[in-house]
Amino acid sequence: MAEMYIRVAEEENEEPMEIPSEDDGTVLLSTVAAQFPGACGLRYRSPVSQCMRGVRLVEGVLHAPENGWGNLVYVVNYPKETVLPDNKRKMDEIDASSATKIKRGDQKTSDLIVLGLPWKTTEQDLKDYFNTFGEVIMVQVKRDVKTGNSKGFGFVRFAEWEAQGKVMSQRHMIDGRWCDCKLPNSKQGPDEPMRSRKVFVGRCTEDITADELRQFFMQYGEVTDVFIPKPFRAFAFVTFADDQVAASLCGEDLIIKGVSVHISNAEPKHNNTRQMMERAGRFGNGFGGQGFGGSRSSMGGSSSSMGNFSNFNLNPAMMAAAQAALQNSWGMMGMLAQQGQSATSGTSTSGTSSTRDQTQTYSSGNSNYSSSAALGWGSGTNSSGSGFNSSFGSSMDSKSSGWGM
DNA sequence: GTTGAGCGTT
Repeated sequence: MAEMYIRVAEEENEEPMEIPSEDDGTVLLSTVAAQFPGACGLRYRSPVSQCMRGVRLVEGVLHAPENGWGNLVYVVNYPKETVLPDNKRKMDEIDASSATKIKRGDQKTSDLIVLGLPWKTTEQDLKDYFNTFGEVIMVQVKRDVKTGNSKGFGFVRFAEWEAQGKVMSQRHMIDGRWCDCKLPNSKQGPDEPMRSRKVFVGRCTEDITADELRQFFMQYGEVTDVFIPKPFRAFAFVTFADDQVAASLCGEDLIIKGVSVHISNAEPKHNNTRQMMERAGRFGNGFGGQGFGGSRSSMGGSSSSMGNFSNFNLNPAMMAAAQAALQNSWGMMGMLAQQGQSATSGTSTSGTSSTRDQTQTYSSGNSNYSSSAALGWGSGTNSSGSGFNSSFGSSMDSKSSGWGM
């Protein structure tokens, strides 16, 4: 089928934008979302019934009405509220969330980190590229101070919020490489404990692409990131703009391209000292509940071992020790394990399989302890306890939860 | 084969 365009608008009577179709006459939801970030579907007014009709959406692919797309104007649908599977519907939660969601507050832009830049890319290149999205008010390419070589990432700042949103919602081909633009860690929002916007997608098959995951999950809410480890490891991560969407999917088995994948909560990435410090701090303050021990914690042991820690306080020395210990992948447990054995460092778990096809590589300074110390450790949530968790986090700096992933 | 890469000399 020849290339064609369908007309899409934000509202019925606004000026439409032409959106390209695929060769088979379908339109990808991701194509729509590239122009209308957050879009989750299309509707149109039926010339026959004069009612609004929804456009069929199957796994991220929009299918033309029976008489073709025609010259109608299609109106963008946005997720109005969390899409909960029927068996989880809770009206009170929905009402609460959509009420608070109205605070479309400060639309100030912030720097975006640009990851994956070719070594040769200059600030002028960046500026030229991003200027097509909006007014660029700052670009940087981070370089090694000594050599002047690019570190392969940079920053960009737009004048307009809209430009920033659009840039974050898609990938970018810059000087021959695909690059991602994200909010840098330093600007990452608070993310309350246990309110991750990211889900773990297990049982993925190798033929499911990041793009397909994005298109599939878009139907539940705006997708801000998709991560598939390389080489293939049968899982992926999908991040939504809205934590409630993520939460609503956890536990589900979903069918993608005929494959049953399993959705569960993403555990905190295990390499950020600051995040782990926060968790350690919370733990030290006497909360055994949610700090450690996720649902999959395989550590056996009685929850009574919690008693060992419930009353240590954080003094600077402790913090320093904790920081050192947290450098390794066993975190606090590693620190404790070292009390009993000579910690043999080594066994680099081949952490850096850099996918960069260039000659420079990052040096990962991770040394993992190979200890298999079978420390008894409560499986976490002794949640049945009487209101123990109820005031969780209330006195903590809510800016830092450890779930800001 | 079910838990992720890289984050800013201000």
